[in-house]
Amino acid sequence: MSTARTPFTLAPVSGVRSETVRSANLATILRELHFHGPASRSELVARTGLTRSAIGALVGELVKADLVSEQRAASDGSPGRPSPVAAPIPERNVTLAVDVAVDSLGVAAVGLGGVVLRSERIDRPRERVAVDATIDDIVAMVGRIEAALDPGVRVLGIGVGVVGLVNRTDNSVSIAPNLGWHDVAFGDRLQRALGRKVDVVVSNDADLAALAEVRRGVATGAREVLYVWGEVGVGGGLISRGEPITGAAGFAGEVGHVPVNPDGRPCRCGSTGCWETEIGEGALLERSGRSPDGGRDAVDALLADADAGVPAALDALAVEARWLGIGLAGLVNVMNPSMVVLGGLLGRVFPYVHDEVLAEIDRRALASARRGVVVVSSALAGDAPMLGAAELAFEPVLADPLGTLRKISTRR
Amino acid sequence: MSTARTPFTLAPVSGVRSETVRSANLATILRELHFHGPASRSELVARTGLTRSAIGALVGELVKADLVSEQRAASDGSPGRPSPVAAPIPERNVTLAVDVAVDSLGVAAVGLGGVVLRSERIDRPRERVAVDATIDDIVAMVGRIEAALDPGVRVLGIGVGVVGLVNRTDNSVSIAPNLGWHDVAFGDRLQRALGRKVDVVVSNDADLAALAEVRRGVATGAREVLYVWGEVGVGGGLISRGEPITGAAGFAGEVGHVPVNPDGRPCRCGSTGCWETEIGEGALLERSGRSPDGGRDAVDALLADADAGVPAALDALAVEARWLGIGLAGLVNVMNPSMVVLGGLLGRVFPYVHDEVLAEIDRRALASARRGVVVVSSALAGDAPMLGAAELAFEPVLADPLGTLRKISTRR
DNA sequence: GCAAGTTTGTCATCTTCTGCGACAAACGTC
DNA sequence: GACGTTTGTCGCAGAAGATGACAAACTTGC
Repeated sequence: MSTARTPFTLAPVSGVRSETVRSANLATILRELHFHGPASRSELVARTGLTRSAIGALVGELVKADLVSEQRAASDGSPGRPSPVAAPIPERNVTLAVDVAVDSLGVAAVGLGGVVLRSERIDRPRERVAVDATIDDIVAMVGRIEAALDPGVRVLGIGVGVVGLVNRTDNSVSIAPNLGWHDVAFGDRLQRALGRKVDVVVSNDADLAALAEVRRGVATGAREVLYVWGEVGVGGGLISRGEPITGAAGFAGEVGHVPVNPDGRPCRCGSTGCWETEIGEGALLERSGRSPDGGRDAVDALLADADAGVPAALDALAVEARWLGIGLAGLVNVMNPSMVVLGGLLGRVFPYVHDEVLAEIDRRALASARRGVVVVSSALAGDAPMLGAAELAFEPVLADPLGTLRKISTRR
Repeated sequence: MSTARTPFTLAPVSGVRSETVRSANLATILRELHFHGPASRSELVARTGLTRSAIGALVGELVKADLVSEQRAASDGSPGRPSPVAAPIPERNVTLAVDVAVDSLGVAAVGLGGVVLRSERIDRPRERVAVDATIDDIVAMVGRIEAALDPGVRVLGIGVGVVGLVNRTDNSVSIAPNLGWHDVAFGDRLQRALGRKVDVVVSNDADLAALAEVRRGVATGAREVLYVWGEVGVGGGLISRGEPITGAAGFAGEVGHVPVNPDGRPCRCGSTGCWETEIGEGALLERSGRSPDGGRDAVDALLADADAGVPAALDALAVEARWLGIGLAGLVNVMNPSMVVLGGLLGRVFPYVHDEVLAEIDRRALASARRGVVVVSSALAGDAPMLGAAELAFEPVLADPLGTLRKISTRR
């Protein structure tokens, strides 16, 4: 019947039925509780615009599904019948978050509402970074974490952050130079190793850190955010309209490989003059007269020198500031964010070079795009990718609570 | 049936009621007809997943609202009762599109479905670029265009594209260097001059060209698109998830001012080594030994030389290609688009340097992000911004057909 | 300690909108 | 011209939120 048409659909072509309404309203309430914490029914009425009866029925359904509990409000002194407070139940609804970093491995159980219930992080030597060893370690850690959780707990999803380029369409790792991984179907393999039917979603760790900052960090509530994370390599996450920009296959946000100095030094990606070659840990250390692979200890020493006013350290930081500003200016012109968040090494360095970075941005970014941009260091330290992974794993439940629960329970 | 998967919506805190469902379904049908052209009721049933009765009622309402007409289908030889074909009524539902370019002014009436019903473009001398003169000219052109339209026509919205930085939050032009404008409340002033209560929406012309390419040009249906438009200046439009990225205040997409050569030549924006200084018309002409402000004629001559194999022209194009590739590689790493569209001068030059540009992208973009990226020249030539402006103006009607019509008719 | 005022949960009923199924209309085929 | 197929139409059912009346639970004031 259908004459061949564009396989693409411009608008989300899908009819809406009554049950869609229910699902959307349940999702709205659960999101509200997950992101803004416990709220009384009357607060929910005010925030959603729904009526008392509708809220009553909706919250009732969430309670019945064991996602939410209702308790009498602590009297706050105002007149009128007290409104029961609805709160997410973290102990019974968790996601497992995994962070595959360069030299460590983290696993956490995060409860609905964003509470970290248990977490564990292990350093790992070079010989444990292979895919199989990583999966074995994760399985062991997950086992320990789960053993410590409440018996009635449900795992709603598993989110994984990996230092590398992740294909979001199939949860595979395309390439992770720091791990030596290449085209690994990591999501599928981990899911099989865990023996679960719960979905495993994999994403780039910088993207997840950005998500975490927007959900629960310094950028909470901001809708247009540029997150740049730098250590040895430099990555980033872009948030637009409050949601991550993934790009066609999930590779968006690789800001570390924007050419800022096309005749500069070679980058391990094969190009030359990538931003990463100018602001990465190696460049910073080298400029201060240190070995480029001195690691975290060398950075600590450098910053201590800067505190002490050692000229070599200050000079190195000044150059770092210039290149940091140059790259940020370009990205500000491209994205017009309301906030720029710097994580990792960059977040540590930024307080030392605050003025110089902003000056460089002023010099190079268009006044209109630059106006109102706030630049800050990350607030979430090293756990940001893990928190982001948990949020990613919560997403299906938040989008369609009862439908997702049904799917999980039937599949197990 | 498949509820549109909308990941990551941070609580659009608003309850959904029954009437929202009707509005959403009307919007879905109208979008379908506007973007994919006439469709039989049974086709609409198949595409939306709604039932025959629902489609019947919904289309009936659109017909009653004079947005859509129904006609007997031309018999196509298949058995069964023929399904009436619903089609948008362009003659009765139009938006006015205005394009404020550097040396010309365009106005068009675009009918529902995207048909250009009337259009007019005037060249204008330097002394007519002032704001008042521009508004006077637009008002006169709109008068002429409207006089030629059907009597029963409704103007559903007015969209304006301006060569300059436009603040989308208040429809003002922050700065338009080519016009000498600075902080002009252009939307408000034009609306007053036109004496209309219909909303006037203003946007950057490159952003609108990008929108046009995604809606009705080479990128139709693509969801992640990078559009780069270059003449004297270089601008761009970013499309993610099928929709434009505006940034915090509407200034996103200023790719022309990404620093690609920080120690390069000064840019009129005050920075140095902006991409624009390397790939703009001026740089291209200068490298070929011509005056940097030779304009379109000089570019024609340059391309003719290239056709003839003149070394100076070929060399200039090779350098242009290199810098074009460098900048695109960076943006591909940042956005991971599925398609890159080049417009204006860049669209004309690209066929000459296709291989060199792609080679430079291969050299500098990460293989993962680069894979599957198609680079093409724009298909819509000079009218792209105007088509985009029309689409922008249609948006409210497409999002809530009856509600917007009601608003328009009561305010007039 | 009790009445009044205020706020909010609950319940029955109404409204809106879509799904479902039966029937009829309009087409092609044999 | 009978038959099969496809599709519009119409009545009815089901789902979900709105409305409004009433009751419950709290504070305040005396």
